[in-house]
Order: sequence, then C-alpha cells, then structure tokens
Amino acid sequence: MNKTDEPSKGNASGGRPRDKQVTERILKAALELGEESGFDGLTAEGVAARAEVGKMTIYRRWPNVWAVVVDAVLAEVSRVSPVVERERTRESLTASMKLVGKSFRGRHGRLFRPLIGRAQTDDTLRAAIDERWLSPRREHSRGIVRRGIARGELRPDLDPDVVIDALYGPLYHRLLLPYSGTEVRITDAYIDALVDAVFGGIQKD
Amino acid sequence: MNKTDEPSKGNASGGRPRDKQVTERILKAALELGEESGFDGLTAEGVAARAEVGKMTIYRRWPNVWAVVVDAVLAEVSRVSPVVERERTRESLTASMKLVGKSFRGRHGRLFRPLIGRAQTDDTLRAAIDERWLSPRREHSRGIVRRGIARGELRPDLDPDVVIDALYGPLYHRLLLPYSGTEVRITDAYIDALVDAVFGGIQKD
Amino acid sequence: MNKTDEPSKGNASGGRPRDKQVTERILKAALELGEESGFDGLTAEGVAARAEVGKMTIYRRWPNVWAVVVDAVLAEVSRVSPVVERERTRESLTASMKLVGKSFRGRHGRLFRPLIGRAQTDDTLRAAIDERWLSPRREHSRGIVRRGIARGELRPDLDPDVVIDALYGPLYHRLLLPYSGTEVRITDAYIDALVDAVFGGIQKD
Amino acid sequence: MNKTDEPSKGNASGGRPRDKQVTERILKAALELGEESGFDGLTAEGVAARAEVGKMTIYRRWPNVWAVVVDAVLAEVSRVSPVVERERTRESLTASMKLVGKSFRGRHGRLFRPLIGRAQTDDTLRAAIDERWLSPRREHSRGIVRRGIARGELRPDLDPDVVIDALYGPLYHRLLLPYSGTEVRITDAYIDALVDAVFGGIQKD
DNA sequence: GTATAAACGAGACGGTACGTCAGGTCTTTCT
DNA sequence: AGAAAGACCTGACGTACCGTCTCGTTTATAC
Repeated sequence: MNKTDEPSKGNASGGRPRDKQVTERILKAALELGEESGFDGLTAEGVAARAEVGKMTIYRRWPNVWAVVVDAVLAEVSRVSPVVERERTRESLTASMKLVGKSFRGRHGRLFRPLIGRAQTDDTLRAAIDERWLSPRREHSRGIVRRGIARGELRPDLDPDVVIDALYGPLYHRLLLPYSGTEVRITDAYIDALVDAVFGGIQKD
Repeated sequence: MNKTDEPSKGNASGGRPRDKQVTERILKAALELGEESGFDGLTAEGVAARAEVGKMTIYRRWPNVWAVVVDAVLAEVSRVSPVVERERTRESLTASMKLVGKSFRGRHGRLFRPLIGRAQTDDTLRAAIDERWLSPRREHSRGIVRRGIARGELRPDLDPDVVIDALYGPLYHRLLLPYSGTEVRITDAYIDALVDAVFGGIQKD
Repeated sequence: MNKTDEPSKGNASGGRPRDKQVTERILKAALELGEESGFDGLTAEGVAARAEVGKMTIYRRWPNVWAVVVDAVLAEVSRVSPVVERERTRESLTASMKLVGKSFRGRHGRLFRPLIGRAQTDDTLRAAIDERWLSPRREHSRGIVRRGIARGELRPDLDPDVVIDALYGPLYHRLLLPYSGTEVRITDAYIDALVDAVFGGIQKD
Repeated sequence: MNKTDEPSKGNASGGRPRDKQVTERILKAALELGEESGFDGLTAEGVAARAEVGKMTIYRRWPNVWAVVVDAVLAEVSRVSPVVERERTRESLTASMKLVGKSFRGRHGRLFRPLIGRAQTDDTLRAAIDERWLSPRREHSRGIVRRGIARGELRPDLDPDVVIDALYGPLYHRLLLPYSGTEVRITDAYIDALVDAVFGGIQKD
C-alpha cells in the first residue's frame, strides 16, 4: 500500500534524502483531520495544508490519500490489540476478543470503520487490511484453536476458521452494522455471553 | 431515506404529478451503472444521463445519489432473502441463513457491499439499512429463537441477540472482510459447519 | 413584440377568455422586480411568482420575459415625453428635448437603460424600440425641422436627420455612457447650452 | 476589471507562475466565440472549451466571463481609433470622428455594441469603459477644443463637453439605436454633414 | 343545463450553465 | 534532488432558470 520503503529510484546516487519528519507530519495530519471531520471528507489538499507540506510531497510517497490513511490507521491499530495466549484455549480466545472489543469501542473503532467501509470499493485497500491486520491475527488464532483441539479442550472435528468466525464475526458485525432495538455495544459482558454460547452450544442437551 | 412519498409540499392541489416511470428509470439507471462500473464511481450526472433525466429530477426526489442507491438496492435485496420459519428452530435458522448466504454470494452481495461500505461514513445510510433490512429481520429472528427456547429446543438462559449474532455475524464478516489463506466463500457447507458448531458447542464435553 | 392581441387561435368559439387583470399583474410584477433588483436578474419564474401566476400564463402571452419588459417599459415611456410643437422651430425642439431629458433623468431613464442595453444583443427588441419609440418621434421631428426650413428659420441645405441627431444624440450618449470627470446629468441648462451651440454654430464667425 | 496583474497573493517565492499564453488563449477564444455566435450567448464553459483551458483557470484570472470580454474588447478597440490632432480644430475633430466612424462601421462596432449594452446593467463594466475608452479620449478632445477657442477658431463661450457631445453623441446614437426609415450608417459623408451643421450652426442667419 | 374549450395556478420535466471544489500532474524557486 | 507553492486540465458538485408539458379547476360561450 505504501511506497515509503521504495524511495523514488534508489537513493544510492545523490539527491536530498526524504525527510522522515515530513512523512510523520503527513500521517499525523491525515489521522487528525479524519477524526475531526470524518474520513470521507478527507482531501489531499486538506492533509497537505494541515501538514504544511506541498501536495506533491504526498503524491511522491503514496498514490492517493486513502493509501495515507491505511498506513496511518493500520500502524496505530496493529500496535495495540495483539492476539494473546493463556493457559486454556477459552481464556486465550476470550482475552484476545476483549482486547479487540476494547479497540472497537474506542478510538480504533472510529478509525477502523471508515477504513473497512472504503475497502468495500477499493481492492487495494481490502488487500492491505487483510495483509496487515486480518491474516496475521487469523493465523495466530488458528494456532490457538489447533492446540486447543490437540490438548482435548475443543471438539476434534472443528474447522478452526469456523470457530474463529463464530467468535469474531459478531464483533465485526456489531462494529459495522449496529442494528437498533437493543443495546449493541461490544462490552466485555457481551463477549462473555457470546463465548459462553459458542463454547457450550445453544442447544438444550 | 427517500422522498418519493413526500411530493414537495402536498400535491393535493395543483401541479403536475411526479411521473412514477421516471422514478423507476432513475433507480434502474443507478443500479445498472453501479454494477457496471462500480458504485464508488457513481455520479448524479451519470445516473441522470443514463436515465435520460434532468439532474434536477433526481435531486427533487433524493438529496444525493447515494440515497438513490439505497432505495434501489434495498428494494431489490429486501424482496428476496426473507426470514423463513420451519418446524424446528435449527432448521428455521439454517434455512434463513442459507438464503442470505445465497444472496451474499451473488448479485446482492455485489450490491450490498458498497452500500454497507458507504454506511460507515454516512449515518443516514446506516439508519436506512438498519430500518429496512437489519431490524425487520432481526425482530423476526428473535421471535424464532424465543419460540425455540419456549419449546425447549434451545438453552433457556440465552440472549436471542447473542445467538443471532453468533450465526449471522460470520456471514457479514466473510462478506465484508474475506481474510486470505483459505476458502472464504459463504457456501451452504460452511453454513452447515457453522450451525453445527454453534448449536453443539465447540467445547469437548 | 407582444401577443396580447392574438389570443391563441381566435376566441370566436368556446373557451375561457384571457383575463386582462392577469396581464396587468404580470406587467406590474415585471416592472417592480426590474426596478427593485435589476432587470438583468429578471426571471420568468420570479415574475410569475410575484404576479401570482403560472409560468405558462406568461408564455401564453409573450415569447420570453424580455418581451414582457418591452411592453411594460415602452407603454410607460411612450405615454409621457411626446414630441411637442411650438410656434418657432427652436422652441419646439428645445421643449421636446427637455421632456426627454426629464424622462431620462428619472424613472424612465432607469427603465430605458437596461432595455437599450439588452437591445444590443436582441434584434427583436431593437426593432420594437425602433417601431414604438424612435421612429414615431423621429418622423414627427423631421416634420418640425422641414417646416422650420420651409418657414426660413433653418438653413435650407440641411438633412433633417442630421439636425435631429446633433440634438438628440448627446442625450442618448449621456444616458448610456456618462463619461466621468465632469457633471454629465441631462439638465435643462445642458439642453439650453446644447441647443445654443447647434443652432448658433460653434465656429467663430 | 482584470486580475491579470495581481497573481493571487504575491508570487515572490514559490509556486508555478501564470502562463501568459494561457491568458492570451482565453482572450482570443472569448473574442472569437463572441463574434461567431453572439456575445450574449457567451458562456464560461464555452470559452474554456475553445481555449482548451479549465474553467478554474478563467475564474482564477477574472470574476466572470464578461470581465474577460471587457479585457479582450477594450484592448482591441483602444489600440485603434486614437484621437488625432491636425493644424486646424475642425480638421482635428473631423479626422478623429472619421476614425471612430470607421471603427463603429466595422469589427469594433460589432464588438463594442454588446459591451455597451451589457454596461447598462453592470456598473463595473460601465466604469471600465469609462476609464479605458471614454475618459482618455474625452480629455484629449477637450484639449483640442480649448486650444481651438484659444486660437480663435471657435466661439469663446462654449463648454468643450457640449461641443464634443454634439459631435460624438450622434455617432453613439447611430451605433446603438439605428432608427429605421432612412440610411443610418455612420459614413464619412454623414460625419461631414454633421460637422458642417454643428460648426456652421443650423440657424439661417 | 349541460357539454366543450380554453385559461388558469401549480409544479414536474429534460436541459444548459453557473461558480466551486478537489483530483492528480506539472512547473517554478529555494534549500 | 527534495520540498513548498501554486498553476494547470479535468470532471463532478448542487443550484437556478429555461421553455415545455401535464395536472385538476374555473369560467366562459354553444348547443
């Protein structure tokens, strides 16, 4: 998504080197403007002005403003909410989900939502989200589930992805499409109820 | 979301009435253009041209192009994929989910994705999706779950919304954020596996 | 210019007759709006609204708003400022010029200016001004000059139109193009000075 | 009227400078389009298209299309038809008038008419015509008349402006309001007759 | 007195142009 | 060569009016 690591041609030969602080200022400006007045209203000109930077300086690093936002948001989001591992599978998954839930409730939710929204019509963006957020977490979680099965904590006939979907799917659903008529916030209590239902099954035995 | 049913002031007295066929042409044009060249590239001018309509005629009915798309898409989508009810709760839910799955796999998925995407930065749109798609289905589904509990098919301590989230959340998740590294299509087999996991619980007894 | 006297086809047989009061209301509205907010900003919709009339009712009588203005303004202007005739040629011309001067200084000047302005790019309008203002006056004035020559008051070798131009030309010039740097109003004193110069000649004998 | 000489803020440091050729292309396009299809039908979009220029590029330099026309036409018109001076006052005035007459008969008349027309409802335009055409000529002509008086060629009691009005007024009158019923072109013969009448006086001695 | 026919107020309709905004590129000068 | 400034072409925005075309209603004459 970004071009930061491919400095125009190859900085081997002469030329003024890119100013890292300039890059930072642009990322910061994009994030600030997005949070202040909405990411859909974000413009390259606005970001350039806020960062006190020429428009060209942005386009030299990224192909468009949304690529800036991806870099800005994903850097932020990935830093927090790691997948954590505990002794028991259920606890590993619950703890990780609660970290995600906390993220989604707060600033990261506000950042993530427009990003995922935009990704619905921007394949590059969708790929970036997959590569830098979804897939690493998914892979890690699959390991946890597999080890849970190996240790005999989980049913052996399960597809790990189905398990993860059943647990995380509701979180994304509530982040992106909060139906009305009830409380839809992603609280820890909600996650506990969810984990309880999925682990125990909803069927009366 | 739409203004179709509120003709400017109240057409009781004078004035040429709105032409229903014109409204249809606009909705059709919006849908066609969106599917052909992407909903993000949709413009009021493009729709007007395709529908052979003046721009004002669009703005007289809707506040912007996206309001047109909402009406066009939700009318389409709501018509199909109803919530169905069978004798046994599990079958009711599975059948309804499979209808949604089929929708998401095909044309409706292609229509729905950009709509939900846009809704992440457009509250009016989000409200419209809630009101005309999510909430009616949710309400209906809650009834099914409640009756399932009453009939003793489901655990009596469950929150119906948690159940519905665990089942439908994954479908939305896969529609909107198909992580890579595995097959992520919403097939009937996937739904079966999901229902099996959630109904039976993932824990080894 | 107007169509008032040709009611669509011939009202011989059935049909509701045109309402004279409606015509009056339109003319009045056009004049009022023009004087209030400038004739260039005049719109058919504005006039219709002010006259509390449907747009069609205007277009049934005139081909466009400016035709309304012509009728409104020329009816006004022609009523006043006739060509008057006195015993001596010089007095006839001076008196007529002073009536025109008075018109130009006041309301009629404000009405006439935009009309003549518009006429520069609208030949129908130019023809209407000629037919209903310029030519009748011109013809009358030519008679006065010719009789002045016949009576021996004026030089016999003169072209009457040249005489009239020399006298009236300056009035139109000042109405339409008031150069700065001096007092350019069309006062009676100015007309006296002008008549004196033209009658007596500017050459030192 | 124009903004050409005030490049946004002060181009002292940074920023791409305005392209003079672009300015020329716009002026040329405005003039061409005006002459081809009438100045009243002139549109900013048309001029931009013809000049192969973005609309913004026009609005960056002028506040609206008519300001472009003013610059285009007045630059043209002022270049030709200067006030000339001969040995004798009568000859100075006749020669200058004939230059104006020639201008009015030809291309400049076609350019000037719509400009003066528009000036009747546009004060900025009127001021521009005064400043860049009328007043310089008027001032020069006043000098000629005053020197004529000083040299004893003209009556000493005359107001120079009245003299100039009597001579030039008819030319503008005929340019703008050619009454019908006779030949109204501004020929050299007409100017000779006019000068003869005004210099000699129309009164029989 | 009832039918016919046009005028009327209202406002929808397909258009054209407005003046503004932003996108992404290009071109200066300065560092 | 990078950076800041800003001109450049493009194309869409939402608005205002144009002149035409229905609507349902009113108001005359003609049968």
